[in-house]
Amino acid sequence: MPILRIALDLPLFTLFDYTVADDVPVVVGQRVIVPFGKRQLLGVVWERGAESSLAAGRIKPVTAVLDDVPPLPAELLNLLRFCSDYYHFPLGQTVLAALPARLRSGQAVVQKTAVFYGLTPLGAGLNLAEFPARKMVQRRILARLATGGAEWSALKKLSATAGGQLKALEKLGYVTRVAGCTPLPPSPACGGGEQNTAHSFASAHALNAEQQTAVDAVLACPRYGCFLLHGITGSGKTEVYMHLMQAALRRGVQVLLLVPEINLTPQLEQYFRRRFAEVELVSLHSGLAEGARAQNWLHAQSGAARIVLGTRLAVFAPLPQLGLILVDEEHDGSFKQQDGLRYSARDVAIFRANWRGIPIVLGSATPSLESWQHASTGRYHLLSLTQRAVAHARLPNIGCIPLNQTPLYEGLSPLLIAALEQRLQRGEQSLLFLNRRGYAPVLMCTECSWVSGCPHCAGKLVLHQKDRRLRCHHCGQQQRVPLVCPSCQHPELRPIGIGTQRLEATLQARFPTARILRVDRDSTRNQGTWHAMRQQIEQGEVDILLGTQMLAKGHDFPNVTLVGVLNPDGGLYSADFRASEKLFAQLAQVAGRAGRADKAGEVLIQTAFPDHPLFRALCAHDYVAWTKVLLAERAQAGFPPFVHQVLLRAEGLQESAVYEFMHAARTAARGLNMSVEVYGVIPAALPKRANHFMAQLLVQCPSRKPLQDFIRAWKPQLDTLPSKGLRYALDIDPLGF
DNA sequence: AGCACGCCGACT
DNA sequence: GTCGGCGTGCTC
Repeated sequence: MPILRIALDLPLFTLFDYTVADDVPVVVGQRVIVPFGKRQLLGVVWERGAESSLAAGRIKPVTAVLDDVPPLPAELLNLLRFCSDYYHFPLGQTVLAALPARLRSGQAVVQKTAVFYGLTPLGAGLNLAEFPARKMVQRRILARLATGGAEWSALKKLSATAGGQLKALEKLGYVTRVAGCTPLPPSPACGGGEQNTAHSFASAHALNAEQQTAVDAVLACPRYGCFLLHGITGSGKTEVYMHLMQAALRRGVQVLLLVPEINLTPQLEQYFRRRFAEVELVSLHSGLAEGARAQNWLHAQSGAARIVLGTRLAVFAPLPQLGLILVDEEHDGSFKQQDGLRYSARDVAIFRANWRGIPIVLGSATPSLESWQHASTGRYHLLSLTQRAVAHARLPNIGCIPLNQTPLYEGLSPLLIAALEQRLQRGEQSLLFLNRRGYAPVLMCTECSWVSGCPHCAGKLVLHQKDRRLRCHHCGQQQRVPLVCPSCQHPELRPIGIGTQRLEATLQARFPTARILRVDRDSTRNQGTWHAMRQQIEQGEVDILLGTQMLAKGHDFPNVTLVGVLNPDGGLYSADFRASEKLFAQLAQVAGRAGRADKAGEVLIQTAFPDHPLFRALCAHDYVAWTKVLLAERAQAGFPPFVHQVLLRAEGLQESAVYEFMHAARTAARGLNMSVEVYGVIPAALPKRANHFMAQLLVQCPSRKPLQDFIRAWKPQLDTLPSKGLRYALDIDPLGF
């Protein structure tokens, strides 16, 4: 009887052997149900063999072989094995984590095929202007289909009665069902201008010379190649993606587009859908309902979906005809998973492209230092977009307002207040960026030194004035604001520092007639609120917008002509060596929100360090100068990208147990006497969170290979150390500290 | 991870 | 005398 080696969702690095009857057709990559102890588990067939090293009597037969969906393709299994090895995470857990939850449960999955509609020649010949005006829904459907084929799910959104009306149009012979996965006819080599065929993907915009050069460079690459597309905000990176995607679709290959957080940018999906209306596009992200996620995943696997747009988890989508990968905002930290399989979707994508022999494009206005370094050593190909592609758009004027020279009014400098006033008079919008939600970050007694510390964390309780509560942003702990100091009973407690709520109140008091909107996690808690707010902003119903980084990511507010940045200095001299890199990217991004329409934008940054190289570079729009500063710093300190790192993290209820474990781990690491640098055990950035103490230990090495060898020797030792009451994990290429 | 077995404290 | 604490150990 054949032996199947199964990957199971267990924290173990071993595969488990099972027998299967000779006549049961089962292949590698197929899902199976197997008995495991008392339970029945779902696993994935990893290998098929004739014998096992185990005594025959101990091997159980598989319970069931699932064939509701096709087996996982070899390429995906290979990618998962790489991830398991590289991130030192159990294979079975890696494999199962990559599947949509539906496929992880034994419940059968029914695969639905997308139903596509398109115009018949008769329908295409219709003159919509002459179409009866009263048949609103039919008109809308026809207008939509005139821009290309569309999926039923998209059409039904046009109206509640779209179903019936579509049937009516079908009966009239104007509309017909079309196959969803029509491969596009190959077109003659690009470069000779756009063709206006039936498949010309509506509205292909003309490219400027730089964009064209970038597109040509990628198209000229027939094998693996990693391209770093560095383009300032508004330089038209998206347009480059569009052209590359178009060319890829013409070649009949699938495209994977990874974005940081799709939930924050739903309009991006609409944009791509509209532009590539002829082909099936699916999205993959955690915001999807499980059913939809599984369906989209299966459409990717079947090849029906030609474009997959998704967040980091989409890097594990099965894509049999994958021919191009795009990673937008490649510097963004959300590509790194921070628990479980701690992978970097950007890095996994690069590995995948390499393995598959296809080009990959990493796009950013502020590339990560790692990618930039690779581009300068020639490992990646640098493609630069230096001009604003959008007609008559100008770069914003960025300037610093030095603090400690002028008195502040509740955190606002007179200059910033004057600038706000001016926009109000001109009827233009302003945006204030303050990366701190709540009213004040801490409450303090004016008499003794009591501050509102969280009883469960190392952090402070944040004052939320509206509901008169103190909240911990780390563990969720909340309590009423005390009336007197809990320590000395003094009645005066003072809010220290400024959060978005306080800023909102200040602005309201200072500009009583202005329409002010606060955007942060608290104000957008309810489903759809953020969407409604965006519409308010777009329709000019808001004068002053203020909020946290939610405002910085991906949204364009064309009428904003002033961006004020309130408290950025924390990122300048942080314990995390990547904080200033992140700050620059963040500020460049908010700055890009200003003046994207034909109005010039102004960015004012309130800082106590106006001469800091970060601000100098930012004001000069000089990312390259900034990277030089950073690279010099990192080289000097011996930090990435000049070394590779692994971080051991441990946490537990008992502080002493955590540190004993970590010190033992450190001793073991030193004892291995390998050519890696082992640092000391230090508390995590937040040393205590929800009553758990957290510590970490950094190990680094200039090259990957010795570091991986070290981990392979170290990991088994860690597993033998006493670790009762604590959890630990290895983080390869860690981001946050 | 579960879920066993396995030895020591307070209960009908 | 038993119920149950969670400390090791195994699961193909």
